Amino acid sequence: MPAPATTKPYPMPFVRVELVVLSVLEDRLQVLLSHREEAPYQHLWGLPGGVLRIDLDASLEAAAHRVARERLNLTLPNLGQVAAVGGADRDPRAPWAMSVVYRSLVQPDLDATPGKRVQALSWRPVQELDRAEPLAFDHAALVHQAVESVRREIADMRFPPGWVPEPFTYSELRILSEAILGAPLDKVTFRRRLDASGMALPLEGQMRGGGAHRPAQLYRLGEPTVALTKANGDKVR
Amino acid sequence: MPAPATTKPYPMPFVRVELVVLSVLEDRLQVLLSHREEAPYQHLWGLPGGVLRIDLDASLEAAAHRVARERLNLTLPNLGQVAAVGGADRDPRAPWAMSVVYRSLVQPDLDATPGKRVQALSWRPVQELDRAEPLAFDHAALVHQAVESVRREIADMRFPPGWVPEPFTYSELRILSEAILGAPLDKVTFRRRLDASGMALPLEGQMRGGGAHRPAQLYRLGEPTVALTKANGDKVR
DNA sequence: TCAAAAGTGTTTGGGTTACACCCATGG
DNA sequence: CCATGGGTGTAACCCAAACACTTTTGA
Repeated sequence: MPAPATTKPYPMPFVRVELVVLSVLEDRLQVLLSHREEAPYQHLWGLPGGVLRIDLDASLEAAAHRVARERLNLTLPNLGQVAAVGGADRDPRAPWAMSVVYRSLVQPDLDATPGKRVQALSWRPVQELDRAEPLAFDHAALVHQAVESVRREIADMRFPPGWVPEPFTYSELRILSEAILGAPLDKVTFRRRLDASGMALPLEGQMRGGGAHRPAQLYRLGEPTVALTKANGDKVR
Repeated sequence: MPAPATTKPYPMPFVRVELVVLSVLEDRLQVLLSHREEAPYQHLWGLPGGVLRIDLDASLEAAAHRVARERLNLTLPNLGQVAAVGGADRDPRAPWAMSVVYRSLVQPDLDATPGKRVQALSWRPVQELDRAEPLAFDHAALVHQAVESVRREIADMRFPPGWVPEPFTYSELRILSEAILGAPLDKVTFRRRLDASGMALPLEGQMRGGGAHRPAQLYRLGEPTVALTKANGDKVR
């Protein structure tokens, strides 16, 4: 029986993983950017990322986790793939470069610190990306794609585990959602949709009284007990 | 000023493009498969695909188009990226292999003929993929992902251009949609949603009379005049 | 007592679903 | 005239949205 021929006579592209780390800070959806000290796009901001290492990474997702660990010194929750992009003129360092883009929604208190080959990290509101100086490479477009996918998720009330600081009140969760969607949500509708989903489990006897207000019930996330009826793509209309 | 260093000391993965070509034949959603004559997975069926050629392909999508041309002898309409997968044990021919998956919804009369390195092509109902013999590699999972994305599209009434044979009647379009979704659709609701969208433009005076029935109005696709109100993810609820 | 946020009841409106019914045609 | 699929009218129903209102707390 002939051994499986390793037919790989073709040059392979330069493959990277880029991270779109999103969080709500100061009531706005922001993205974590890394300052570029070297060419290309020197002195601009871009997404943290790194080269795929086939000797270290068991899978694409594992590569994303490794890059997060190396560059940001942390483990990202709810990592999800956004897309893969690639072309001949994406990166002047290689004749042909592709990037697999992952995104993560994190809590605002996430403690990202500059790791290997990273000098500075900074949060930047996604709404301001189009203004001011551009991002390196095609990273602005990648951020937009990631934001779109996150907005769909939140609009459908599929809250990524590890994102919501638990326990939480309905108002806290709604305000976070509003920041991500960039639009106000109806207080009553939000409450009733969340109630109907069965995803929020009340913590008996536990309330949060912040100021001169009526204290609010605290909740933690559970599994949805009923299928969401709308906008989740599951139900056939 | 130092020239941008081509820092690529790392071995790169084996990168392929796989095609999930879907169509409705015999009232069922089917996928176009290619018979494997060689190892690995010899004698099994798998997705048509090919190696990314950085000397030939300007982008990932261009690579998908080239592969379609070479393997299937045709130009695929409404090509869309599904996902990228990759890992160390995906393909015995290489130590680390990744695939970028594209999908296309085509008309049933599509004339795909076996091209380079393809011996036989065959349509297979997606519902039967789990039964009978398995597909090569992780291709069954890739088909499922592609089907999911197509179902979302059709459920939201975003009909890919070039998919619907024009002109068409509402019933024809509904029956195609039902085959893709794998579930019956309400006749009246389908008509009214399509009316409301303004996407279907009536062809004045043109009807189709098939049998002993009242002839049906013929339509062609246009641009949606009003934003779809539900399930399209655009509107914030 | 007042302000402010939490939480509930009710109504309205838009879209889906279901059902009844008419229309047009060939057999 | 009858079976069959095309197409319309009407009512029920579900859910989001808007509004009013009560509750609970600290100042």
